[in-house]
Amino acid sequence: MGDPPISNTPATIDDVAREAGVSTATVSRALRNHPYVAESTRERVRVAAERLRYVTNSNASRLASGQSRTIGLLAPLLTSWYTSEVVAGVEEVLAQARYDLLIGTANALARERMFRGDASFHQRIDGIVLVDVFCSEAGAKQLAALDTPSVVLGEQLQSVTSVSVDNARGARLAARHLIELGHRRIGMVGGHAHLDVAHNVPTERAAGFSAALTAAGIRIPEQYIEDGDFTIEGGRQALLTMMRLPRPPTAVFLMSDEMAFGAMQALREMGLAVGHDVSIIGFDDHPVSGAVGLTTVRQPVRDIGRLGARLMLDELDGFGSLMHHPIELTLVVRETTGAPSSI
Amino acid sequence: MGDPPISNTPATIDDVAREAGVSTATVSRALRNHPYVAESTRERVRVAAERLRYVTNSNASRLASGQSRTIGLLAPLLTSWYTSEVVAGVEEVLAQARYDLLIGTANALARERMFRGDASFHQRIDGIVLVDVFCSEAGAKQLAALDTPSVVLGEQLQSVTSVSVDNARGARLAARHLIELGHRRIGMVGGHAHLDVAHNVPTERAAGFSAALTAAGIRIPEQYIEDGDFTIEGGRQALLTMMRLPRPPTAVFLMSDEMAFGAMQALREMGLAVGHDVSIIGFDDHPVSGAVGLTTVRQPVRDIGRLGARLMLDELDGFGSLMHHPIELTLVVRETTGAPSSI
DNA sequence: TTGAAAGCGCTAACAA
DNA sequence: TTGTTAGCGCTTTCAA
Repeated sequence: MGDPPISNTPATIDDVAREAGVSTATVSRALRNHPYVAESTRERVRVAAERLRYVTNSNASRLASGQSRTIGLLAPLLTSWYTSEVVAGVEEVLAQARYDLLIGTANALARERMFRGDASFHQRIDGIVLVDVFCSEAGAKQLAALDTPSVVLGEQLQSVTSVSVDNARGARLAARHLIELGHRRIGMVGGHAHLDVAHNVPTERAAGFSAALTAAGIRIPEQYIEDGDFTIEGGRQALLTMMRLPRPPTAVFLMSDEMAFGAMQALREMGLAVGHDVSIIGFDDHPVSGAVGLTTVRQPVRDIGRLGARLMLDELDGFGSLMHHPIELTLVVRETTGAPSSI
Repeated sequence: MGDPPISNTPATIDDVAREAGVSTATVSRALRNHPYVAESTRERVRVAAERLRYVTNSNASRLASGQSRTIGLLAPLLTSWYTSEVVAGVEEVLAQARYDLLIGTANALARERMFRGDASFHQRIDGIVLVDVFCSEAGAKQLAALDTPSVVLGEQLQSVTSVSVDNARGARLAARHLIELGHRRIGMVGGHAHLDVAHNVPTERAAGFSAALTAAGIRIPEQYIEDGDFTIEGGRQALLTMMRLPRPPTAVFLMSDEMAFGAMQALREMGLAVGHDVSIIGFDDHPVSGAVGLTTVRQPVRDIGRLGARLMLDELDGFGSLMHHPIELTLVVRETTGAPSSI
């Protein structure tokens, strides 16, 4: 066998064809596991390719096949823990299927372009994954009309394949936990998720939370509702404001763990004991939440990304099911929630 | 002017050439800002391209030019906060320069392949960025011999462009802070960073830390040194073990903030007051560190990634400088460190 | 300053 | 089951 012939220029499909004594078409078919290739031939090609350390030039392959093998992903604020975790899940699955990911920030302009089917975006991709970009049924219909395979993560839709948690239910879980502990003066911190457009997530969570309180005969006053911008500092500011009220809440629900971290910081700064003086509950189950003892509503974020990617691959293969895929939420009780103190 | 002609197939360079009344070669040159194109022609081409919503097909472009416009990035454990932050910085700069990033995990096999100049990796990329992959001068020389532009992040090297913090100095900063507070029984938690190979980061930090203690006449006993695996849980276990000693340390240095979070959790579980009973100091300045009041050594992680990418672009443009680029570290004192209590 | 034309390395009809 | 051949859309000599 000996050493493979070392050459400074990488081997091409022609080199492999010559080495294996077949045509380039056969090499192409053999290496991509096409049917109608004799097993013996396939093996011979494999060996030749191995020997020459051949790898297909993806640019040539994509150009010839007309497939970009690239999925576009749009998300608001790529730097949040939640988003990067979803993206990691999507990428993990797509990479295994040898698809590339083209990531873009979903500001109003990008949104508009995408829904309009703007060439500069759509020409480069085989499919679109939307992460937490609120589209509503109307947007979903436009998306479907584009006839580019698409999957929406974070919202339940009819006209397009979607994956989401039941935000209202998650918020109810949080509300009931606080109610059962005996809280009556309960605050809530949401946000606009850095989007210049409406967003379903805070809306749905707010609705579910309020509904559960109402069912227990509790009204949530204006002053107990703040916008925390879905950031640590936003959560801090929200609590600083709320706790200065003459009659502050004894428990606060923050719609993300990151805001809850800020809330905990604010309480510490004010000399209040989290879980004793004031209860805090978050949403997500961030990796650090366990370490700081934060009670929260867990969503399997990376799994959401993985599932989204798998659904995209299905659509690409023509197995699109146009279904909604619900994801389970669970309450994780830790140390930041407790019975209301007698302050 | 009217509406641009809507067509179902995307415009190609030929369409633009026809529309502008020039050859495809001229379109290609005009759009890529080549010299030797009359300004008036360039403008005409631009308008035509705009009108037809033309975007270059990157696969065709890369195939024809032979440039993959892709940078390979190798890092151990892509999921840690540190790594993903560095990667985000690299990607940010590279994306602006219209380069793609091909990310791989740097296990022993991948390392080996890369250093050997394995075709399946090198053929696809124009350059290599190594993040926290310990190569040492010997590896750096192999890298340089590959004549693929390369940048190493996280280690100071001679034979290849590198960016790193002074780990020993950072650790000294941490040590001195604890010493100045009056601590004498000081622990240290490092780790192997999930690599099956040696790693310079924990080694350098350990050396710097010990040196500073020695200079102050303090010896660090065996039992005060633990491996925390650079994870939250690892940090927790390390402290659980250390604090069970008959004479536990009064302060502990953890080589990452994530380990420090675990340490804080362990102390809370044991009913000890962080910053009072036991002082904790980390390394990184994770986004959550501010919220939990963690004293730490800050490194501007994303900037490291950004700078690395810029240096790569320089090399690609032939402005490689083969220098080491030091990054500044700063001590951030918050609430988890204080004078030793009298337990 | 511009155009003609030959590929880049691969895939996909179509034939055999 | 395999080979022949015509492109995919662009860049880049070379000539003009």
